[in-house]
Amino acid sequence: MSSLQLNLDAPENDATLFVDVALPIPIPQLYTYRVPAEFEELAKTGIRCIVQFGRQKVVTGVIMKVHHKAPEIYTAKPLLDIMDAEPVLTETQIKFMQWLAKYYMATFGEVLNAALPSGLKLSSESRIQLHPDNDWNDSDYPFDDKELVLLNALESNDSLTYREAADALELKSAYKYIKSLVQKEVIIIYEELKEKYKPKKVKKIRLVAELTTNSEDLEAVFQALEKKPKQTDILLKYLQEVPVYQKPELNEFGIEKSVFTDAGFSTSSLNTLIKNNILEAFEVIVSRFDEASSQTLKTINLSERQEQAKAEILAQFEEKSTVLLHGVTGSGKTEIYIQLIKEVVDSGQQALYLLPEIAITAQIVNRLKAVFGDRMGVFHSKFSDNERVEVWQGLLDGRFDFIIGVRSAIFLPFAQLGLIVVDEEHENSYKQFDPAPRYHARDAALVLGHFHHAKTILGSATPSIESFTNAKQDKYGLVTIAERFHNAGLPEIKIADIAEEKKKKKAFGDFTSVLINELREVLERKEQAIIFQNRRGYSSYVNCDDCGYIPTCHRCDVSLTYHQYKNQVICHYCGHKEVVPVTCPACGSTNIRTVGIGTEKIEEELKLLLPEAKIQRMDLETTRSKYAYQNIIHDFEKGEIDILVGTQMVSKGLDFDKVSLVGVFDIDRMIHFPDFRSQERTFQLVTQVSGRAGRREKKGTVVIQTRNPDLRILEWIWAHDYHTFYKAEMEERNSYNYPPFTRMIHLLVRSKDKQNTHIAAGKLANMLKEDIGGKRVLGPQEPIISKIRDKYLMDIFLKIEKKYNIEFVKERIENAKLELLKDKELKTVEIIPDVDPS
DNA sequence: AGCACGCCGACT
DNA sequence: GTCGGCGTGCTC
Repeated sequence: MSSLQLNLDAPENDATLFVDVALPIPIPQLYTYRVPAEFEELAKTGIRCIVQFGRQKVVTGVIMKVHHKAPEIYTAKPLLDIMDAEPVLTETQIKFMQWLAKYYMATFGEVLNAALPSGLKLSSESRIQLHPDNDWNDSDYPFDDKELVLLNALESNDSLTYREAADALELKSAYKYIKSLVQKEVIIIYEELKEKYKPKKVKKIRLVAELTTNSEDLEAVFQALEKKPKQTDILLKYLQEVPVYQKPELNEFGIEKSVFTDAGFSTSSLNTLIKNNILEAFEVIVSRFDEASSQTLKTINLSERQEQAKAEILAQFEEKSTVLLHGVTGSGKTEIYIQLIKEVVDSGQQALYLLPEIAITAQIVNRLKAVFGDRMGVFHSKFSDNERVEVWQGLLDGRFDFIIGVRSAIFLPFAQLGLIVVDEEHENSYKQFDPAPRYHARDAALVLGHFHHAKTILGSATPSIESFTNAKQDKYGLVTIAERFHNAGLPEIKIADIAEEKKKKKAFGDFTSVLINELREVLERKEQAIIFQNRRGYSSYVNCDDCGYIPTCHRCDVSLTYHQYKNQVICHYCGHKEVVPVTCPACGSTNIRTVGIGTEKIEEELKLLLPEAKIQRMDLETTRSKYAYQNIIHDFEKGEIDILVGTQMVSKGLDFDKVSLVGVFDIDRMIHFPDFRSQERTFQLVTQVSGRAGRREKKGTVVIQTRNPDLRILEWIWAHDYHTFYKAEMEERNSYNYPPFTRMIHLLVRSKDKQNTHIAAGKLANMLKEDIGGKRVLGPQEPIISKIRDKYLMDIFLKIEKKYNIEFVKERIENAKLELLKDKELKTVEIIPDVDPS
């Protein structure tokens, strides 16, 4: 930090260089720092630098602009260091991130935070240590007990963090004493910088170079080791692995140390050989990803229909930059993508293949790996941060030209994208909810494609209403594949009325006789079934049979969800957990019952109904660990599971030849979810799970359990009729002014004080009504869940016609936020905009 | 977002 | 009186 003092005093003149730096912090502006002379050559846009921000913090920022304009109202601090020789952010990337921040009403810092893997961010932690020049034992100042405890703790530890200091004192905060000791000049505070990314290193062993040049020296070594059999064995093992006599040049690469340890050689004899200058140890940095390198790569052959679809896509690309590929489940879209991606990559451009998180399975990754080998990078949230940094750097180095990844992969540093594929484009997991930036990766990918002059394919069996509309309006090209691969027929769908069956006492608990009979047949035929229930936990809640009491969360406006495996009720919003009460806290009754059905309960009921079946549950709970998901899939594939019970997870990207039945539970709850997209979602989800039934020549069966068998949507699902569904849905959307006829912006108003939340929401809505017209502003209204984590919520929805200036609306929202800030009472109320909510 | 500073209630 | 609560302002 001493150089910091020097630099601060250095004079500024016209030639002094400044940089505007973006920090991964949700503040809107850039900050200007002075570039010390030694860094002038290195300061470039897109390069990371270390700066001091505030009195203590040291953070990584990214240089956005280099200039000579000295700030007028303050003296710029100098930047402390430059971290990269080459930019980690490309110019296109920066432009894209700026667009994204503006469109989704987020700050650039928020986007930067979402984009950079945390391994590329540097964090600092304040630590304290004894003053290097002043010994506290000689100090003239008196110290109180707590101060003495701290000083003694520092005598035994070199340094302490603030947290450790507080723990040593058994206090919540040691700040006060730290400050006092700093004043008495017996300790100092310093910042420890942590580079989070650690390259993976492998320890290797080789012969020292001199011994490889002539064999006589090596013979002499063996002579000397005659009485040391263990060392001789190690040396022989090495020569066996690396034939130094024949090919001395191989010695340079050595072999991994683990070759010896795995073979049972002792580390101590190995170390003796190293110590005696016969072998030497060295380290190399390796990739965390398996090098598939020289393996022979597979080529994919397309069926006639696939070839035709591919040709149609290419023809559409002549005129349009985006094509919607509408292909029924099992129509072989993936092979088409692979072919197109391969052509783009072979032509020297890059490709990006986006998939929803739950669809990136080992199955699909291995399939692509077989074609692209180590040119392909995988970007997935289940990977460690180190692995993500390697994908990022691999792209910058040019090692990868094809990335398969989840939504945040749109932020990777592509040099020249030629093709983006957004598979399952209707999936709403492409939309990020929390935290900001609340972006939609499909929509953002289209803009990213535009920046790169790349082509984009949106693929789905059940396109989103928005994308299909764009295709119908000729903004996108449209390619349709109506038949399944290998001519497998579409599954037969049976609608089973659970209410009716319960009345007639035909039902088995929560199962209709229709579903149970189908399941029995599947078991007899030694095939497999999937049961889909879109709710985890055992049942939805617990309920007192006598007084109707339902345990609710004290911090959120929701009832707690019952989870049997720990006999707990859990708040799905804040994570609060409670043990299920034995007696009702309200009336003392012991008649506590569970209401509703979750995956756990289905699993349990099924085990009683079909005791001979092997049943496995797949939901968030059972797939929490890194390989759990893979293991379940593997067992299912091997036929060790007959019936798989699961949430959404079972609906995506799993292709099993032996699945001939899919059961859908509780579809009514999905249909009646209060959201303008609930019909669309139900149609998509049920179609998607249905697609799991029947492969190859076999036709599958789907049983949908419902209380309202007359609903029109069931008829469309039954008939696999996307077009009629689309038409009906469009009429609905049109009459209520919902997207795609309008664009929506959701404003969430939130604060700890209920009254202030309501007042602020009212004022905000009124201001906006004045600015953009009352008919475009809906609300404010209290959401169904009106409190989360002790904060009260209010909703305002804006519906903006397509031709109305949306940028103006955003500007008015920003302005209204500023107006509210002027009111002292309301300035703690948060206003959280969500553009294109889903 | 952190983090320092300041003002306020609950206790050794 | 002290401790720690939280509300508020600022960061080049």
